Amino acid sequence: MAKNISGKKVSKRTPSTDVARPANVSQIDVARLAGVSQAAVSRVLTPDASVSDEMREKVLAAAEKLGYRPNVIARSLVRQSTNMIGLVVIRFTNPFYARMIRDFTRALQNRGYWTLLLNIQDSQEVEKTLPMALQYRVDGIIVTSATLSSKLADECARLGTPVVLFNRYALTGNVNAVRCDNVGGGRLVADALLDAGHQRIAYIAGEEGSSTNRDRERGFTERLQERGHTLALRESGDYTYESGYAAARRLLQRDDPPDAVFCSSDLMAMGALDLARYELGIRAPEELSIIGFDDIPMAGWPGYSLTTIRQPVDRMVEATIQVLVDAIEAPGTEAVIRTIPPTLVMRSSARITGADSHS
Amino acid sequence: MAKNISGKKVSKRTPSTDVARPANVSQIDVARLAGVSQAAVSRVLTPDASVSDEMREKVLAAAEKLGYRPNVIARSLVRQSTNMIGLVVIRFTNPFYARMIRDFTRALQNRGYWTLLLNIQDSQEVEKTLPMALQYRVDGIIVTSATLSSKLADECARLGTPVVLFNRYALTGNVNAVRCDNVGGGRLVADALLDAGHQRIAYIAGEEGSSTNRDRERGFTERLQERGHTLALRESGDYTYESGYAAARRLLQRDDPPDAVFCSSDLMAMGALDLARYELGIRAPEELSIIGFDDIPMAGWPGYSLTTIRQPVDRMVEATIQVLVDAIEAPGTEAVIRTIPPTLVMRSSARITGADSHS
DNA sequence: GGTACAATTGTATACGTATACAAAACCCCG
DNA sequence: CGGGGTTTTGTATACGTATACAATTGTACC
Repeated sequence: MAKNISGKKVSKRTPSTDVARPANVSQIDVARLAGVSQAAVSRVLTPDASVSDEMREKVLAAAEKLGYRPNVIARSLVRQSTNMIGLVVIRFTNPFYARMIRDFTRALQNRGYWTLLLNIQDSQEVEKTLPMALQYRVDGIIVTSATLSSKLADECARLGTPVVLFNRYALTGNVNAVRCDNVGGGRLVADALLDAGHQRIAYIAGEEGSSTNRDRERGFTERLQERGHTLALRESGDYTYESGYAAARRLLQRDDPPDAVFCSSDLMAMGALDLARYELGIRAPEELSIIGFDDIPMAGWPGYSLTTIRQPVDRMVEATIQVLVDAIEAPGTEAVIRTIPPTLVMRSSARITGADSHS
Repeated sequence: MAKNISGKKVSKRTPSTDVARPANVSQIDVARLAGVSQAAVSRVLTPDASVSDEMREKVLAAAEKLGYRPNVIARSLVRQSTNMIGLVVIRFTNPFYARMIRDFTRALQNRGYWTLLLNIQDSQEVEKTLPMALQYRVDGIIVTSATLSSKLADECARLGTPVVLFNRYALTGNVNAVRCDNVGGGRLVADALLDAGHQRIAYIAGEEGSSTNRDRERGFTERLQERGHTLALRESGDYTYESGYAAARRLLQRDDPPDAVFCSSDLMAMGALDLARYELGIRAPEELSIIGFDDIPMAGWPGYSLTTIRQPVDRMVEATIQVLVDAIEAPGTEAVIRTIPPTLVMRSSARITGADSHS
């Protein structure tokens, strides 16, 4: 096989006669042109390595001339780190998640990480999809709105790939999590509605079995009971506008309709609001109070002006990334569950008072 | 250095004494346990390779026992293909794009590709961000709502990485593109409004300089002129709800307000609609016709019931992936520009007739 | 049993980069 | 001008997998 001046083997795929397509330029090609070793080229491109100015110039000139671009895949193999983060996402088109994805990719890019986006239809699919991210040797994984089986958590731990659950948490299994205080959010709503004197209070559940829904409902009903009231009516949906619309119809067409409805998501609250006013002619907040959860951008639009519980997405995203990066940099530390408090945003879809007496 | 029974070098990083953390299990470890060569392990895991049943059993058993997971990064290096597609996205939180991202990731996953998501804030950033995707040696790139400089297009071509522009196109540079017929969409709106007898017609532009906006406006005004009319008023926004709201205020507070407004996106149309009804008390469609573009899910909600031009996202996504996959499988073929026709969706934000006489 | 051929397996190498180690070059100072 | 120390450079190897080629085994048939 041909050898170059430094005695290295010459790659077969770029014979020197082939001028037509200088396709995959590698460090070896750059090294040959500059008359130095491949290792030298690598060092020039490594931030903190020691190289003479002369060497740097020679190599950079050659690299420029050949249009060299480092191959991150090869670098990942030897560095044992891809600089990619797996982001497992469900319920994509909900504006709450859309914003979350935007914020995640942005914040990760700012820290030098790239996002491998994995789409799942329902939370069971995590079991099949997440292993794919592991095969790509991502440096960390963020899982939104789903939990891990202990088998999966074990495998991640074994590979040393840290995982942070976003908007879910598991008390077993030692998995990191960042979440909103959904119980507290539910309690805020209960207090606000009771303070304003509502009598027949209803709840529209999000996806049954999701921990977010369970926690919101629990905080809500617990607080109602603590104050001597009870949940009058309950319907359930799946977090979508359409499901809120349908659930509201079942609630409001009864002989004994509620005077307040707490919906487990903003989209469902908007559906409920639209059903009330456009289909039944019920005005909010005069005849009916409706409160949502999330505070998506549209909740602030004049057409809805939705009173809701704000999940501080930016803080949650920031916290998630912080936990993940910490776990990447200091492997083997104890799992962390960080809880971000939500706030009540008062607009005009619910008749509630300004004072928050019960904190 | 230690050798195993088959004479291969034994990896240093997993000394046989280290039972505590069987972290990175490689084919070499599996091979050793099964008493075969590493190549044999590779072949067992390669779909169409030739292996005896006995070998397959031995290897799979060993792999199972050790919890072996293939390293896709290493595979990518030798196969010269990562099975990743770079998706460059802008204006993330617009529901049109949110749905697009969901559909892309889903469709790509179904074909065995994974999505590397790159977030850009404005279209200039493509120049810096796309090269990152190239460094990860993605098998193809989808760029939404931005074009490539010829330098960048050349570099992609040189590396053999096919690119498809989504919702943009370039007549120069031989780059693939899939887009909606925005000119045709603008013409549809002009015809619908003129047929219904509107007299003072206005346009609210999206991001100036974006080709989508330019084409929609061009089709719209061209058709108005062909039929002896002219665009009475023009304002501009940036595709967001807020900008539509603000632009509509400038239009409708004039002494000579329009009787119809065509907005270059649904979000802007919703902003305009909300401003009209909630701030100025102008009813649509009775006093003012408003037409949007995109047909995002919310456009169909009873609160808006927006008459709009539908961009068939699913067909556009499908076409984009088809073009991309074709380009990956048959490199070096001519670039393709595929144009998908939009349709007029008649709801109740505009006073227009049912017949589409001018097709 | 031997030959021709097919199926299977092992050996060696490639993919492109980073880095431990050794060799070389350079520098400073007596 | 030589010796100790510091940079700089080259050599060799590793990361984990796929695959060309050669070697081996198995099969069928005369």
